[in-house]
Amino acid sequence: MNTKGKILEKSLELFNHQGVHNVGVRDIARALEISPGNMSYHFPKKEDVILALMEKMSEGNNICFDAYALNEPSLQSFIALYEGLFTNQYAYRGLLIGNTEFEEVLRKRYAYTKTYEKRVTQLNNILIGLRSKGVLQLSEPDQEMFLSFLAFLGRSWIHESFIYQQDTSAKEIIQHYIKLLKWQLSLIATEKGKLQLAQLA
Amino acid sequence: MNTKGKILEKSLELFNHQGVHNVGVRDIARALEISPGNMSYHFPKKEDVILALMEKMSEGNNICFDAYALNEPSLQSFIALYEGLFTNQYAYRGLLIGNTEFEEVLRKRYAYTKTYEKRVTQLNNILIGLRSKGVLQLSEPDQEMFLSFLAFLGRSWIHESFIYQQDTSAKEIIQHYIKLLKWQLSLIATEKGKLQLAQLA
DNA sequence: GTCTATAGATGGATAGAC
DNA sequence: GTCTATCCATCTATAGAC
Repeated sequence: MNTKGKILEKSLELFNHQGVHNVGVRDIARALEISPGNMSYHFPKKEDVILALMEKMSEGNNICFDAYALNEPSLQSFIALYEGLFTNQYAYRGLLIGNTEFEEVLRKRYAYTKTYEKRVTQLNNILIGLRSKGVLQLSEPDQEMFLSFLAFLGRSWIHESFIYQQDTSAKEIIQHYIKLLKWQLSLIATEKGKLQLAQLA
Repeated sequence: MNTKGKILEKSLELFNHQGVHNVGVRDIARALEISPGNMSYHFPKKEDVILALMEKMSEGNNICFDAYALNEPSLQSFIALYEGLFTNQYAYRGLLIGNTEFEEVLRKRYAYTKTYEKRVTQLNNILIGLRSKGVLQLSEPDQEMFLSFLAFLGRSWIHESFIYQQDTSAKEIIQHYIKLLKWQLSLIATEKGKLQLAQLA
């Protein structure tokens, strides 16, 4: 792997374990046994590292959505989608947590709002698909509320897990939120949908 | 007001508007037209300011729970409880957002886990009360899941609102999450409970 | 209690040699 | 591309006068 790739890999590792604000350019350089100056050659600013990682995460999310689109809509594949998304987000958890420091930068240089709107649209279409398959029963306003819930869950679970479940394994953490999602689905599932959920357990 | 009180007040104001990590001891001193040295006299470390504010917030939450306990359990007063809690949390939003920097300190000096466990117990009792009033229909596992949802909502809504709804007014933000909570309640309410919810709108 | 002045540490970023 | 050396800004915290 080239130096640029190594920097990204090691940075993420350190960010995840110590938090973005506790990891300086020096720390990354030391961990890779390269010089701080060399870091700056590849990434002139620290925010450039963060930005590159954010984009990698976003690509990972894209892959999950693309994989979902290949199957027939079902609650099983919907849950699988979220397991994929959560696993990917967890891999970048360091960025998603202590990012208030770089929030302004991200707002300027990373298409925050645009990405978010894209995701909401994707999710909305997915819900329409699930309804047309007869596994979810949602009125229009219900669908809007469920979308709010999904948006909230997708953005915030990593925060909660970080603060309140630090000693729990990744797998357990992810399963906790998957369980919450399944429960939510069970409240709005049709009989056919409930059958699909039962097959998951 | 004494200097100590003024420092707390102004600190919170600045934290809320600029984020904890963007507000230095100097900034607070300048805003109050006192010296940085004087700041250190009242609060030897920056974390002492944060800790004092966290405790004030916690007291505010206590007041909300105490007020709830005075009434007969109902979904109306449950919603009122959450409106109170959200309003209080919003007033301290700066602390609840960019706190990864002081997270370790808080973990040591502020009874994070203890406070959290206390809240969960309180909420659990509240749910039992609502069930006994016949407004919620929840099996045991359902109650556990709903408790997970409430815990998640209570801790994470402020994060989401900060990142994704920066240009929205406090009132609108709070109402968004109250709406989400109402919808959740409607999914698990009895007929009697649904009547109570209908009276709210 | 409040001030001024400054210590002391850290971290991002650059200059210039190799 | 990579290094060493260093600049410069920033921030917390302290010392000591008033």
